Amino acid sequence: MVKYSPQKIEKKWQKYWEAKKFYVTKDKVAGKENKMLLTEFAYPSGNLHIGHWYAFSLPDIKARYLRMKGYNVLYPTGFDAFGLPAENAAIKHNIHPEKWTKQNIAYMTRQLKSMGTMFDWSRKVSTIDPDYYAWTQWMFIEFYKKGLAYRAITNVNWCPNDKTVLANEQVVDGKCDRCKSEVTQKELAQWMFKITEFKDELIDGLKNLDWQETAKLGQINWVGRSQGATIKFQIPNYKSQINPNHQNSKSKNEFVEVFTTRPDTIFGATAIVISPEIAQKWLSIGWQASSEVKSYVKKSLAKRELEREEAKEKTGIDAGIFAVNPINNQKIPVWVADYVLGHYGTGAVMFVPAHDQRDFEFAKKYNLPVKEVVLPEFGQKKPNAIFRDSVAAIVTRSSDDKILLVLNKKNNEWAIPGGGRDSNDDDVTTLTREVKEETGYTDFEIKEYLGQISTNFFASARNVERTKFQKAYHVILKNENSIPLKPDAHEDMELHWMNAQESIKKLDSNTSISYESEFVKRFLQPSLVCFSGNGVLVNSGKFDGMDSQLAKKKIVEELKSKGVGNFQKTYRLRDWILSRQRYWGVPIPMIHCPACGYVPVSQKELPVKLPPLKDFKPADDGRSPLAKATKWLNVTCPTCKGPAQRETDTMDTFVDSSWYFMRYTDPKNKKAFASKEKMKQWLPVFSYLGGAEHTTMHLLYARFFAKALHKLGYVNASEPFLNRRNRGIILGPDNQKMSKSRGNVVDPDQEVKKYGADAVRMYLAFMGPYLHGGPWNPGGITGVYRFLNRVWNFVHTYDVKVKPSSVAASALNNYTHKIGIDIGDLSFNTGVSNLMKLLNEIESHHLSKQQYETFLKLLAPFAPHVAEELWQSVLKNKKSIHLQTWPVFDKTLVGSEKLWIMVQVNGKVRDKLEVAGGVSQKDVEKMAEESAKIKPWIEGKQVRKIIFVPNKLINIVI
RNA sequence: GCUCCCGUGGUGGAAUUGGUAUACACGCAUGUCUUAGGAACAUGUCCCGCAAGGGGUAGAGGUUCGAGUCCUCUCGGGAGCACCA
Repeated sequence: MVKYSPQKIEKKWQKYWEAKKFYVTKDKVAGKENKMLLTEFAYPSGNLHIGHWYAFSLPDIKARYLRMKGYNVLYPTGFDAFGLPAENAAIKHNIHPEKWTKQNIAYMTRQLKSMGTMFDWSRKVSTIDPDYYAWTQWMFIEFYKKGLAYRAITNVNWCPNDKTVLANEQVVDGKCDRCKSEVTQKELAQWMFKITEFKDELIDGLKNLDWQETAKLGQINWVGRSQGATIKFQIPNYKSQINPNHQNSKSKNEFVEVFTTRPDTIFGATAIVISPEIAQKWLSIGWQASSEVKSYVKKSLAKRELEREEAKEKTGIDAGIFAVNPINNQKIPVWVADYVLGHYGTGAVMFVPAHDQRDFEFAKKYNLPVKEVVLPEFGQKKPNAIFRDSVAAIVTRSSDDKILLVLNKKNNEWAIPGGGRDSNDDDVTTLTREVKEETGYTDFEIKEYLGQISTNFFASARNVERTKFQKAYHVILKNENSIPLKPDAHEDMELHWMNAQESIKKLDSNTSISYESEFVKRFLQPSLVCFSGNGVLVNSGKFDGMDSQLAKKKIVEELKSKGVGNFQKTYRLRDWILSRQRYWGVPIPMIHCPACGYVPVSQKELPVKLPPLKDFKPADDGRSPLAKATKWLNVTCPTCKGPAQRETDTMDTFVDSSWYFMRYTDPKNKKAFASKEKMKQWLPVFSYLGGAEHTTMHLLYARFFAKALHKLGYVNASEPFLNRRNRGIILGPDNQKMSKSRGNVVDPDQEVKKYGADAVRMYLAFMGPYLHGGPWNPGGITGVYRFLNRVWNFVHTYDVKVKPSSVAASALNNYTHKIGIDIGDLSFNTGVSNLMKLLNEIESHHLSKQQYETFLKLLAPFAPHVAEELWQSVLKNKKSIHLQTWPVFDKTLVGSEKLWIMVQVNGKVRDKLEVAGGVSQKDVEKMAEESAKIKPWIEGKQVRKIIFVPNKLINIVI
């Protein structure tokens, strides 16, 4: 027998498969359903790393499996070849980006082929191919014609190192996604895609997709839809104060408009806060603000350009003007503050410190009034409840900071001191009286206000349902001087000092619940005094007693009837800035004419080819390198035929990758980016496997493209990816991210040299769940290498004369089922372990030819080379194993097998019984009762209940 | 700070979705064979106990005949968002 040496067989079969064109996928095969299994195409960085193997060779297992299951499977690949690294490498090594990129593509193609995947190379797509980017440009012009691409001056993210604009999605923690340098802000005219056109569809379309929740959530958060209202606050004397030149007094500019998600808190608005951007706008139309205000605005805008500091201390200044709250006509001051953002909502907010954390902090800092209008509500409100208004105290003593609780010995209930208000007494009077009465202490000081809550409960002493509004204060005991308690009312009361945690436990242990632990929590964490949840309204005129949800609606309706408010949704998502001031990208196919403005290149003249440039380095002035290609630059205007110039910016590479999967369906088409017919055959993509880092960029952009092209009538699917899974990341042996500087990089080529591609694929499959990833264990691969050796030796025991083994027949049948499910679920790790279990069970038996064949078919998706070798050279088959169908699982074989039934007594396993499948409860009961191991447990005891799970267990409860 | 996910042997990880916890591997130990190799094979490998048995899935409680799995809290780790009104 020859020794298993993968190096000798793998190249041979790769060549064989390529020569026989096994993996060239037809668009249509009679009787077979099409499925496109998609993985994110690679950036040609120059070298394949282990992550590429994980990304491509594991989905290949599923692609091969589906193929064997009878589907017409397209498993395509290509290269996402434009982009910055090529330029940077080119500058570093003094080589042209195009040459560098093409060399890498050639090298990586060879590496990719060494994986033994069923990639259909005949459909390879490369974004730098003019036949490809002609269509990228064509789409841009289509979008431009329909208003989905436009040019605008905006504040952009500028990377000073890469010298180009970045999309919001490409800025991470204020740093460039690629080079990690600090991103600055710049005003520039840029080309944009109107992705906000689809803001609702981008959220709502997710509903019916089979994606991981985390990926859906990432998209939802990114679009950031919030439901709320816009409300106009009138500014009296607007004309004289803000805009002296303003003629039309009825204009909406007499107002400052705010956006809020909490219109129910409008009675609690104690100011209006506008962003520095709005203030700047007002100044530009004639607002005569104080010099302090002017300098504040200037300073905070400058600060924004320098990007957010680490110190996020909120600052602001009183603007010196007033606005009128439309709900109650109250005059409130207007402030300017940097924590209000110019680009979100209306750029102004109503200031409700009692119910917004940020406003609360700001109010504390600048000592602004806090007005509570929504109380948290505990317990269920009863219609017949009797109302009670009360005040309570968290009493502490300075000696040890312990808290005073009162124990009612009659009913064993704990409380903090306090009680009901008499007629018109104020908080201080009530609190002073109650604390004295209940504790006897006389010298104390009322400190901080801890807020008010509403509680609903049954007062058993009085036998009534009660709704209690309760205000609490922190009270510090100065000394322990006390007077005797009134014997009649308080003889059952006992005072206890304890720490805060203990007191929370005691208060929560009450049976008739009082919810007073809430005040202890607020005392411990003062930020909780600001209640930002929903609750019951107070101090809100006719809306008092309403719950927040209803009040939101009613209040906006009221404002709407006055013409000063409306329901409104606001989004975090902003349009996609696609201009890049770099060389190595797709030229934006526009011509700028001094007379006609921007005019698109005729779609017949596409592609606008990237001009060959020797000096492609970016300039500091923000002008794209393409401006240096003078011959290319100067053209005649398509409209007026006058002299004009081409747009010199190139497109963000995310544009290229937003539609590559459509091109796979029809990669050679010269008349369209893909024919409708072929897209219909393959789209939407059956399953898309890729990296988690693309959740908020690539996936969002690709969905935008699909939706836009669908809207324009070119694509059948408005959602491109039905199923999406983010795979995990392979870490170094030290459980850290692989990096050259750490020296923990695993080189796949080296591993292939040692163990072969089959072992590398199989080990990656075996090491853990595909969606988790994990550390590469150098010893781990020897496990699957040993397994493949055993498989090799096992199949070599084949002898024509041997009859089928019954043990193997049953095992093969079972594992056919299990392994199929594993692959379908991307549970490659259990798939491999099931193959190992199967071999453990059948290894010592001799099998018939057909049984060996079945075994190899189960192995084929995981280890395509060794399976093919054994299939053809040992079992002497002429037709490739990769043209075979998956073994058929025979259900009827399963039920008749012997199996173990667990016998439990009171849920504890005491014995197990070997029985035939499908055995009845009665029989099992009898066997269990007769069992010597069970008898001692149940003897002389009353059996209360028997639980029987067919073919699994019986539980005798005594 | 908010949201989501995750804590199982020395290690990677299984557990048919509420029904034998630690499958399958790695590693380790002992042994066999062998002209030392990055072998192969056999046996063992959660803890206490001679055993019967008991304990055990980060910790504490709960629901259930039965909990790694469901619920509540605490601790620890990771990811995303982060002045988004």
